[in-house]
Amino acid sequence: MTVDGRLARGDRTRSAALDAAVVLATEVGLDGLSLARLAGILGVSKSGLFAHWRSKEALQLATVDRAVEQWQERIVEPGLRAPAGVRRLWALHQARIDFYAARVLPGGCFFASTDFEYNARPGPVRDRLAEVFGRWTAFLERLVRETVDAGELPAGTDVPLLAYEIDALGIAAAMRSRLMDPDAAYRHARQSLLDRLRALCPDPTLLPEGLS
Amino acid sequence: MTVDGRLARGDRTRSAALDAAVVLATEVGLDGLSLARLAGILGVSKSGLFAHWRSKEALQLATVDRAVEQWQERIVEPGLRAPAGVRRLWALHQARIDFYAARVLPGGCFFASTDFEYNARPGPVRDRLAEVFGRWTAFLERLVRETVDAGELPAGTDVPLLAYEIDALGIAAAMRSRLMDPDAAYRHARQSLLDRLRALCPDPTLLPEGLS
DNA sequence: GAAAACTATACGACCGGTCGTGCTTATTTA
DNA sequence: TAAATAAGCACGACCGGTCGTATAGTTTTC
Repeated sequence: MTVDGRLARGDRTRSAALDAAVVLATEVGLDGLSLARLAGILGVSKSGLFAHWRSKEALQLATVDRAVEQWQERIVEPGLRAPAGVRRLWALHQARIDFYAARVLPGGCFFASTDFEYNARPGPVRDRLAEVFGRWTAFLERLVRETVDAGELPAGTDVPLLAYEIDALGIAAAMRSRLMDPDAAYRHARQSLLDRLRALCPDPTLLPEGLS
Repeated sequence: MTVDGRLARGDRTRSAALDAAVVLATEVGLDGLSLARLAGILGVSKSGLFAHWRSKEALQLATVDRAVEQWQERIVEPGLRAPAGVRRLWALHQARIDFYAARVLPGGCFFASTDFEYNARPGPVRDRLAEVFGRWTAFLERLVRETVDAGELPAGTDVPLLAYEIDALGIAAAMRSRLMDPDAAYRHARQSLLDRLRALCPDPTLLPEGLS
């Protein structure tokens, strides 16, 4: 975190500041993120933050990138450890819900919150978010397509549509888990995709039997 | 609206102010909603707004209520005009997507934006949003249950789960329609529910043939 | 003319951002 | 090796601006 009360040189402490920024931004929004408050949390002066990121916007962009890294570590990589195909799709969805359930971020999901926040605000931050979101959906579609090509899903499957459905279930889980019963939200998000995949997948042994 | 002329004039201003507040809040968030900016848009003084709602929080709550009225008019009522059952579920979903597609609100969906915004902020505004959201999901579940009871969906249907899926498709459509290709988002949201309902509904004549 | 609706003005708090200063550290110099 | 110097970093103080809010005064309406 800080060294001798200073923000300190080196990428390590810098990324610690970004970790805190991700948490704070998920809570109060990327725009509501106050440099003064972030500095207070880190035990560092506001000017110190300005020394590293010359503007608030630069800090916001860096925060988005850090959130992408976390998403990569906690969701994409665990998903990719599963064998390709429906099991990988399922593992990815599972990892995403597990990440929400772990309550690493107080507001649920960094990207869901900020994407909605910047829906109608043109600018560099929105562009970055849109790019990240585009990469995410492209990734999802690629996984679905690979699954179809591997014969684990019917050949006529509408790939973008299924990718859309998978993402929609995740988004809804992030929202409902904070506003209503979290366990029900996670259970529904899981069960819904499981039903969908089981209905499509010709090989029933590739997916778990059922959920409690 | 009262019979009294003086109050009538006040109510008009009041209602127009809330309409503008809904638009503005969808754009910049319920928290980012500034009294000064709202006053500027309406061509009135900031103190005038403050005279009507004695605090910003009161204005925020009134804005939420106004957004609920709009939702009722534009989505719930059109949905209820369809005959009960799967056709009503479909009409409701359709009306929701049409509302998004009409771009009445610049940021997509008032409730999706604000719900995420207040995910991690306890207080009266969050409580109101949670209550509204609870009523909405209860309404959805009631429609689904009625459909099951009417025999248009299988008796064993998981009612909360299907309601969750319907709402998830709408939420995702609201988000994607701003960050990515809107038409694709709407098409996916429609097609997905159509597929789902057709797979469940034993009577194929109750739903449209297909979508372009 | 009284009451209601509206406005002008001001206040303190906080915002993002800048600036000059002192401290820490690394490099140079003798 | 020790002193001197140069450079980089973090700090407190401060700037103009905007926020929500309060109060006093003005216009409108009956």
